[in-house]
Amino acid sequence: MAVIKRMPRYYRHLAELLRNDVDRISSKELSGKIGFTASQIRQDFNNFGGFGQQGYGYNVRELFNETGKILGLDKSYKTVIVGAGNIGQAIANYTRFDKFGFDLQAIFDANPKLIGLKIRDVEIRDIDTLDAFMEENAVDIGIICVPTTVAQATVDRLVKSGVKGIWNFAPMDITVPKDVAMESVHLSDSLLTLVYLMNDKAKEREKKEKKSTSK
Amino acid sequence: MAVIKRMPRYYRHLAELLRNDVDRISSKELSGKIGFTASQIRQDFNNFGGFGQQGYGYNVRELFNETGKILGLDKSYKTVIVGAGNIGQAIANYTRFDKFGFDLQAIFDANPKLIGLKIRDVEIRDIDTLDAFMEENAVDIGIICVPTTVAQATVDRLVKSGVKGIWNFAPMDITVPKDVAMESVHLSDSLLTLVYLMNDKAKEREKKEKKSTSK
DNA sequence: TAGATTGTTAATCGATTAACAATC
DNA sequence: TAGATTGTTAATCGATTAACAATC
Repeated sequence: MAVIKRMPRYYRHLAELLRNDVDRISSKELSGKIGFTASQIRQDFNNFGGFGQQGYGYNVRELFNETGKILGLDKSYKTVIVGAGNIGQAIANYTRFDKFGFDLQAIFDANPKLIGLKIRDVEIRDIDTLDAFMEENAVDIGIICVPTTVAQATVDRLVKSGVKGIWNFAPMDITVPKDVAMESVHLSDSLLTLVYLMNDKAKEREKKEKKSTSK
Repeated sequence: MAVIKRMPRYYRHLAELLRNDVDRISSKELSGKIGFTASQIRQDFNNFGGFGQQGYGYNVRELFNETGKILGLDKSYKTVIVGAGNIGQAIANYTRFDKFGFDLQAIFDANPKLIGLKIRDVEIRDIDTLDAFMEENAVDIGIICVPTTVAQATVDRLVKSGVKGIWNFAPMDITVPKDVAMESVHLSDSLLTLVYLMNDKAKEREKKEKKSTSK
């Protein structure tokens, strides 16, 4: 699990190397760029098969492609967003995901003012039509942008409709059957972590100042 | 670090217990609710001092307050958002953070169409006025919602202005001086992780099916 | 006092790093 | 062949879990 959390970061950096026309890289060079140790980089990629060559390093394009395959980016995925509030709209507008092969099929909301509107050619539909829509369309991923109170119920509905992945933005811990994948983006958890780190660093600063004053 | 990543989750669950008028809880009960082992829960809180009582458990309100203090939520924080695109707007509209004590002072953007508009009473200002604004206002946290190309430069500007925390939404690895705290929300990394997990589970399913067919 | 549950130490597990032989 | 760098094994480190004495 620790390994796979690093894969998207490899993918990002390899994409950048590719854009810069770098065509080979050693684990040591990559380490300097990405911040993981060279040893860890070699270890990581070896989990999935040896993509390097002794005395040479790694071919950037090959490593990029393999990393994409490992992540599952050789396929495309149909998605729906449930909840067209702040976050739902932001995700719907975010074009970056299209390039990865994510294909937004529909957006659902309960608010009559939003129903019928389009975000980048994708219609916002009545939440009541969700189950019917899911029956007719093979959707892979459900993106949960609804309020906390209805988040679990929405997930249950989507799972029942055959979705195989849940991307959750509701600030709560969601439960899914064990054959369904789930990833949460807990914005407030991230912000609270930041604040903790800020205070931690502030304490360190104070300590240092005390030391230098007492000397 | 592993511990502090769990603190926001404790905080969230304790807040919920409080809302439900639960006033005491044992590590074992909390374990059932939150998913960490009872042993880990006791270990975690003991890092910050013993908040429990043998034979009784933990007082929910006390534990909630202490967790808040540990996270630094006994103070309030002035923030600015730089970049009023999809994500910037979504964060600006998100009221949840206000309650934690985060106080949005201003939003900055380069787009003349956006400058002058208000999101929840907070004005979108010209990015050119950023440095001047920062000089006059003691801002604690900078929220980076600008395009990747200008993300690092924006961070550098904010850090120079005395910001002590960076909350980064740009899909790249940002560098800050070591006395500044940084937390990134990498949306695409999260989505790629989800896809990996989906494929992993699909493989497991296939294996099982093969097994049951061959039997 | 007896029962419950913490705080804390020790044991285990997993992940990271170091080392080096294999080999391009 | 010599130099470079991987793949892989072994050593280290840190985090989690188990166990239990302390104590409310």
